[in-house]
Amino acid sequence: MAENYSNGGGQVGQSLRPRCPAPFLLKTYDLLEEGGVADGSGGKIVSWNGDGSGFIVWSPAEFSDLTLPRYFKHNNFSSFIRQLNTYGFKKISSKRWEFKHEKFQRGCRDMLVEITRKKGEPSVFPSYLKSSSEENATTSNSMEENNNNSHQLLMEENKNLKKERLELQMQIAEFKSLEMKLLECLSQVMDNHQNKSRRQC
Amino acid sequence: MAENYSNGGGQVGQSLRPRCPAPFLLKTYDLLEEGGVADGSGGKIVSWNGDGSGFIVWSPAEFSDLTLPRYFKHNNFSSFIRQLNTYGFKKISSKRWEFKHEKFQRGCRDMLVEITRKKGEPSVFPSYLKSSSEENATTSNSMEENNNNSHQLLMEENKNLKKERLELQMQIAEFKSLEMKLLECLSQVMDNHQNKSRRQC
DNA sequence: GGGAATATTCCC
DNA sequence: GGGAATATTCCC
Repeated sequence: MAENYSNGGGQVGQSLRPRCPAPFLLKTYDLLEEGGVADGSGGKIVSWNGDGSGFIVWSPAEFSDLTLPRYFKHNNFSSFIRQLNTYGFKKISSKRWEFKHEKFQRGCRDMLVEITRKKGEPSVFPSYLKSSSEENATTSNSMEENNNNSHQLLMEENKNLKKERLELQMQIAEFKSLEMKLLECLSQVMDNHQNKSRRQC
Repeated sequence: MAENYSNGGGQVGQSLRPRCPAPFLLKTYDLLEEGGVADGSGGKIVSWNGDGSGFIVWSPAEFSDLTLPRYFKHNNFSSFIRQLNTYGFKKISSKRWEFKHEKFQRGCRDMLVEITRKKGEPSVFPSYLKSSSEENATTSNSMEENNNNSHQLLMEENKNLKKERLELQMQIAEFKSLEMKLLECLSQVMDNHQNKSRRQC
């Protein structure tokens, strides 16, 4: 299963431009590039449209059953559509499943990074309460910066230690279960052995 | 694949008591009831604890690989833990993966409906503006003091983590040597066994 | 442990 | 098509 579509990480919750397109976009792009993939009888399941400005799902049923689960954690056509809508794609034909997004074009995988989710602003709070977050640390003096820096490092180390701890704990759990199995195995072999010896007498 | 854990529907977004427990809770309950399910060699992977007031994941590795994907759309132990935390479960042993929730008890599937997600109130302030420790508004007027304090705490935590790591590593070393001994013992017993059998012929 | 982003589901 | 809940991931 293709699960190498992580977002690269590093800037969760920031409003900076991400280095990587959303996994959903990459997967959708790639499943189109995978291209020729055909159903059992040679017909295309999904493909770019003529000029590569959009794509067409020729067979939603096969697309759901065969294509979706290879890229996503589901096989529901509606969930796929929901994602398309979330990212601002438009259905451009009432006759067939054809979708477009200005920044989603054949040959332009690099442009995907321009596509963003339509975020349903929590809307409870007026936007002026949201700080823009960039450009607010511009004038810290050196000591603060220093503090901040070592603080940063400590947090980093801390985080890594916790990750390591989890891994070690899991290793230990495995050892415990392995030990149990070995002991059982041993006792079985010995039982077996004893039985045979007894039969010999 | 068991996908019959829909929430019954009808009241999305309402704050009324739902008729059905969250799918996550039902699945977790059911995978425990499925009960006896064992790994390849008869050891339990996961089970209720002694009095049914909580449950224990005996083998995180097998639990992730074998159990999780049969109930969820993933095989990550951490995602499972994340959900437990979301629903307010507590890890009640530092020595093993044992979790409890007041309303999650053996034989009380009906009580699951009482368990709700902790909803992260859509707080007005971005999280990075929140200071990490509780009760820091007391009187630490100077921000420096505050900095110092959290720095202190971080260092303390760091130290403890390293100590813990050492202990875990030592435990692992012991397990390794134990494993070796067991394997040797096993092979000896089997050799011995085989010799006798041969002499018999 | 938990905040927050993305993914999936469910419903209007 | 989209709002909103739950699920999964990623990060602190």
